[in-house]
Amino acid sequence: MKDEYIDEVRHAFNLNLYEAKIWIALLTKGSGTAGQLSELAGVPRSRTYDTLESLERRGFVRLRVGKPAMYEAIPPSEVVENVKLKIEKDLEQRRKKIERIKSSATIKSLENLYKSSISSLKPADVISAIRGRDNIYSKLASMISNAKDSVYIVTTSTGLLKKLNALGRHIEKAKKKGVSIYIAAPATEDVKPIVSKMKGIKFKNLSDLNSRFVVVDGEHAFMMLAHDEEIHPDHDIALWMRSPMVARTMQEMFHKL
Amino acid sequence: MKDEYIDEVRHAFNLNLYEAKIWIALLTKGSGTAGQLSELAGVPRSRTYDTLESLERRGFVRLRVGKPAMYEAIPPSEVVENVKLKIEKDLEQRRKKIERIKSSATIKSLENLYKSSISSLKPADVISAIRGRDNIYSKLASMISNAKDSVYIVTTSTGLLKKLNALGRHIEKAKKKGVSIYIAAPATEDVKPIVSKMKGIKFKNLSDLNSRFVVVDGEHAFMMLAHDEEIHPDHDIALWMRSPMVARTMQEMFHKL
Amino acid sequence: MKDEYIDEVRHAFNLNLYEAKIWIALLTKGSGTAGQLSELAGVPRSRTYDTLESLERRGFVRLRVGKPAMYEAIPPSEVVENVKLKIEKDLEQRRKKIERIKSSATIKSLENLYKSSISSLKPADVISAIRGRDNIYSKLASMISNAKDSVYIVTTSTGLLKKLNALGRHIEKAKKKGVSIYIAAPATEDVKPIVSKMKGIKFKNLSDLNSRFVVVDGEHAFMMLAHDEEIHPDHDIALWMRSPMVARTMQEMFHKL
Amino acid sequence: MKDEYIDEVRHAFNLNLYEAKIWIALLTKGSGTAGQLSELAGVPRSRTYDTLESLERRGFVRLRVGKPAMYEAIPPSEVVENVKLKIEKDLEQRRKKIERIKSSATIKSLENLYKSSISSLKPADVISAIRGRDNIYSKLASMISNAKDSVYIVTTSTGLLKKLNALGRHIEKAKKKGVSIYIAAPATEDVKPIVSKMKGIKFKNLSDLNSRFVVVDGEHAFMMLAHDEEIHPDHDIALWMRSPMVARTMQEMFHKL
DNA sequence: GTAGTATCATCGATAGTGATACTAC
DNA sequence: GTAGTATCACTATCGATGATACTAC
Repeated sequence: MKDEYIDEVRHAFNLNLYEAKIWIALLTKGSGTAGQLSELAGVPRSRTYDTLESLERRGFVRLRVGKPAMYEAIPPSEVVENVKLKIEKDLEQRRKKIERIKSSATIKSLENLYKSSISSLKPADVISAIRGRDNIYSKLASMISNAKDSVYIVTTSTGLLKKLNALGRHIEKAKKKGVSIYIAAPATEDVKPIVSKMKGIKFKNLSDLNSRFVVVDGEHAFMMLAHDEEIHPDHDIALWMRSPMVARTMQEMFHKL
Repeated sequence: MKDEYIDEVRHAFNLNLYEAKIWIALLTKGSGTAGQLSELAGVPRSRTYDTLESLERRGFVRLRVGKPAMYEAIPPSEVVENVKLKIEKDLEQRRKKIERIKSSATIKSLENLYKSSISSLKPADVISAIRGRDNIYSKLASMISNAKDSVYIVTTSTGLLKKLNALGRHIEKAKKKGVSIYIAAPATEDVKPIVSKMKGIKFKNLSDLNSRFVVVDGEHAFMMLAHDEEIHPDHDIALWMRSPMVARTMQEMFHKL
Repeated sequence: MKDEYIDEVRHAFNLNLYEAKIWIALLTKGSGTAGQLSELAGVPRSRTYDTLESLERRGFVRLRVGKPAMYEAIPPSEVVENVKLKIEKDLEQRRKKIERIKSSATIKSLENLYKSSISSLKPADVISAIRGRDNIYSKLASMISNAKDSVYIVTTSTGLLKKLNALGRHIEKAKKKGVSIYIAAPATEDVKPIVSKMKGIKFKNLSDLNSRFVVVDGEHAFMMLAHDEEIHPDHDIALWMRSPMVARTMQEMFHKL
Repeated sequence: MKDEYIDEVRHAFNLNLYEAKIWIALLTKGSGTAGQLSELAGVPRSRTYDTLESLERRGFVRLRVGKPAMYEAIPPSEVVENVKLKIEKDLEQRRKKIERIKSSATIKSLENLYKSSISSLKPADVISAIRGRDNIYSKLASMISNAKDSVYIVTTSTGLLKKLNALGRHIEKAKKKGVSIYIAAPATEDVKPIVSKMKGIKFKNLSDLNSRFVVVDGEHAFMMLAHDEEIHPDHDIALWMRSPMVARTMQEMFHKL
């Protein structure tokens, strides 16, 4: 009981064992000296000081200076707000870092490396495997964003919802560039309202088929190999076929369906 | 390959040494087999397989289908976008987790702990032994003076005389503040005249009991341990218990006597 | 989701992170080589071997020798049985160790130390504090076991259930030696059937009092200071008063109640 | 105090050095203040307080009420009994925990994982690229020979001729085993006579489609990537996908064509 | 050569333990 | 002297990372 409780707190607030124990002790007691907390929490006396210092730095307790120093608990609700703020700050920093990296000499030189190398490759009929839902959607996003002529999407109803969610703005962008968008999926009750809102998209009701594939510009075909619902997203697997023949075949099949 | 360069890439994309080296190698070459990349990157060949596998899962490289397995680099700009997306997603999850915690049973119970703030734990804060008749009476005097609600005294006949003598004016003072005074003792001939003079005090005749204790406000209980007549005043010993449970119990027992 | 899942398994089966991840991976896959499991579990390749070895030693996986070595999962239900068996064995060993210690030279010499030291103490009117429910019950058990004449117990209804559970056989033993047992507690519905089964024990229905105390032989009084339900068992506190006067007083009060 | 002696006590009772030293000191002296014990035990005085506190909680010493605080030893025999009881209790708890786990959601889901045993994860196990017309036909031959339920072939007119030529006897063999054969191709003048000779094969006239693929048993899909006539036979490339989802989808599409 | 398997060594953080200097009365 | 407060140092284990030797085809 107690142990699981401590663990819950540890994980929720990202604390180590001593920190969690002492914070909980402080919450039950309201305030106390290092010695009292050591005893109540069952943390070695000699480690309460650095633990409390760390908790103070992280905004879980307040130090009331004096002899002896008294510590008081900051209410969990307040701590939660602090943690949230720190997360936001952290996010902002990481965003900025990424922006800096994007325009940094490092990335520029990496891009140059990449560009000078790919020019020596002939990209005909190359098939790559892409693993992981995130990587799949990211590749799809870049394919759709770079589409010049047409995008065909065949998917399941749940897949459609996910795809529209993850790729919606890329599809919109493509549409605005004049790219023709074709979507086929089972028109179940949950997708109907969304489908009706999609303007400028050719939608085809397609039951009995749980295929998931995307074709772009009659050049690239993208085919999911595993069942949407049955596989763990990290193990989802897709093929990216840079084969005009396959791509054109699949387009033609789309129209025949 | 300069070390600083590798370090910059590692830091920027959160890669380990092997991953960074192989990704850079792949960017310079566009695509290659594990063996080629091993040599170019200076990574032990036997570790390129799992390193490439890890890079694939993280969206830095793609596996070209065929034998031998070829890997192709994903352009840095695309990777940067992926990393950004993953950060956003990650943070969204942490935000949600915090929200969940905020309304979870854990935090609720922590809040409760915080509010109830249990008072004490150390025996020394709850019980004290007081030695010597003088010290005992001085402590009793201060307790009775500070009484707010009620004072219960159970004693022997000789004890009653002594107590009234030593504590009489404190009892009077308390009575004037509106504190209820209850006294129980054997109504021997020598105490009767004194008892009859006490006004506003509830007196109870109590034979057959060698008890001597005092309860104040249902909070503190004061219990004499040695028999009045058997012991030298300096060795008389009393117990002062700050336990509402014990104090209230003794009050209730008083009424049942 | 996944993380909490891993944690649950870790705690339930006392595994470290790598062990838990690999065991779960093996359970999802049925069997596999170290390399496959490393990939599936996300455990560093270089650590899968020692992790699997440890899991094998502990009876979580089976090794199918060969090149490469194949590992197969042992079904959780079977593992649970193994773990249970190991716990039993462990208990047996610890029991034996304690038995050995009990009759060892170490304990004998400690006992001698203790005996020669206490003889120099006069045990009159000594009060000790005892903290922790376990320690309290253990002291009560030894007091009741060593009772020669009488045992008085005043408690609450829940306290009665707990005490009878923890001290039942000591009370029985005392009763057989001819010790008179007196118990007072509120006769609530849940204690009635138990009370009616108690033979040779004088039971007194006592509502309105939530005292908890025990008196043995008119020599020792044992008094709980905190409210049964309100305090954490580890912080429960009791007084052991080796004071005949107090003990006799409380006995007398028992009869007057 | 001999070191071995201390070590024996430590090991037997699971105490740390300070705890063992102080307990032994207390056993030799019967009772004493922190300072006295510090000196006798050779433990830093400033640490005797928390050490005694810990010993108290663990049931090795008792606090004598008074000032200065006196501690008294609990006899080793009693401690041994306590330790034994605690072990029993501990093990009972572990047993209960295991029982809980056995019927918990965690173990149930682990059992499910174990039963469903997902098959594969590595792209190489799911997709292969096959290069060269000869290799392609040899693979197709073995697939058709091993077919148990159905074979679907979609191809061009020239492709049909080549395939029937190269795979004719394997198709016949499969047909005899009861495997259903479906073929779709443009019914050009040169294939008509051959088609009319095929008995027990469902033929579908299919113009306008440059596809070439084969599906076996709804389990494997085989897809030609380069156009028959445009490429040198040695550079012809096909994709072999062991994905029931893709295979079944292609079967369904066949029927819709 | 490809595609791994199988071990080992190092490093930072955590948790537990043992020691010491300093203070207030 | 009592009763602590406030730091420091050392250790084992865990989890992450970086190297290396060996094998099968």
